Amino acid sequence: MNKTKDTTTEFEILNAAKRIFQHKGMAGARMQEIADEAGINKAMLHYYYRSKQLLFEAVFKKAFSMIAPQLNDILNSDLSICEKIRDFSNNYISFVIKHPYLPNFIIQELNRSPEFIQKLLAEKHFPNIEKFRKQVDNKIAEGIIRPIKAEQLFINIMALNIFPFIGAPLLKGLTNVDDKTYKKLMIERKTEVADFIINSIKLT
Amino acid sequence: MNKTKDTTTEFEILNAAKRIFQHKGMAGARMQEIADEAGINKAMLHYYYRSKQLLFEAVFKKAFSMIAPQLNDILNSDLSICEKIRDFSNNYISFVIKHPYLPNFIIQELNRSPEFIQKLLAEKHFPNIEKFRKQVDNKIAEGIIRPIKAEQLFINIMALNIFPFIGAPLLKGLTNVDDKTYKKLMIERKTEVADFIINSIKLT
DNA sequence: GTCTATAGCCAGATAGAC
DNA sequence: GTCTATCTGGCTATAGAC
Repeated sequence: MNKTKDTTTEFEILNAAKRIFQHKGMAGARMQEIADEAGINKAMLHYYYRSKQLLFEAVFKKAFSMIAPQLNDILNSDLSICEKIRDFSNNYISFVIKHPYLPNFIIQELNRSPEFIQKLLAEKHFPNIEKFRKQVDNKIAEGIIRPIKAEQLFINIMALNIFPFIGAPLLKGLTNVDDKTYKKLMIERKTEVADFIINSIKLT
Repeated sequence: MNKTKDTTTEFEILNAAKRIFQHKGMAGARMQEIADEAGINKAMLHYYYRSKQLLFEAVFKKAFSMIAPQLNDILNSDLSICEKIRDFSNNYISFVIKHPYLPNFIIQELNRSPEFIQKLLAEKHFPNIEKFRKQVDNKIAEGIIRPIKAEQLFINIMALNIFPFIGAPLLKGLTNVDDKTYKKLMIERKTEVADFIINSIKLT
């Protein structure tokens, strides 16, 4: 059946492209390599996606749409700050252990085209930091957490969760641990990161 | 004079290559673009550096040698833990504000060639984490800081200092601040990061 | 040491058979 | 929808004049 075959091929291409683009980036990837990875011919890539640029954008948007909802949790849910931090750290790290190249891919390509982030956030109706800021400021006023700018706290949460994956080669080298041990450290971080943050901000 | 002209041109090429490679990476950079940036002819790049690969390696090693000594401070100096954290955060962030593309460049290319880090650390006689680990474990035993694995603390210090620059486009978008405000946040972080870490680990 | 011109290759994209 | 063959342009690298 044609219909089934169509969607399967299109899907295979997108998956193969995801693997190659995430490893090598837009500039380093080769259409031939993606075709080989998908087990089909190079001409098919153009048949389904017209150009390398459009194929890349399809991959990037899919990757971003996998990460974006998790950020939403911390900016826009109704949980308390500490619960948010624990939930987000646990969920995000679990997710990225399964998709280790995703954060680096997104960060990297955003650095190449910084203007792209505006378009992405706009078309996803992405929540801004306002709700989170109010929540933080209230808790400070109530004496629950120590004074800290909401932006700085948010940056710290992102840094502690995301960087260990992006900086893995450097950190493995400097801490002198092998891949298996490093992965264990990442699993520990599902709770360690939240503890570290909450210890820092919580009063009493 | 030939001698003077030589070194000047070689230096100009390296600087131009630094700017282009840091923006576009190895795969994305073009020799023609580097030549234009240096205001000379493309053939000169090959005259001085033989190939794109060798020019790239010269740029990368120079970049790494600018960052490496700072890591040394935190792993191998004789200061107390808290002093190390304050000094490193202040010095590193001051440095990177002046060279904002450097961390992303290094992290990025290490992800493309993870085996490269071993060669770099070996030939620089780079200190490992042992001294830092002992220091942390001692302070925990003395009841000065709360229990935490030295590796996790080290990863956290790196993450909080480095990520805000690598993830700047994403973080600017999510926190909805303009470039000028974001730079102010980075300047605040020279002390904010150390406070955040020390609040988290210090007992009493 | 510096340039112009070009060799030689490789990648993205398309034409056209099946 | 899928393939082979090929066009076209752009890139690294070099040859050779000055």
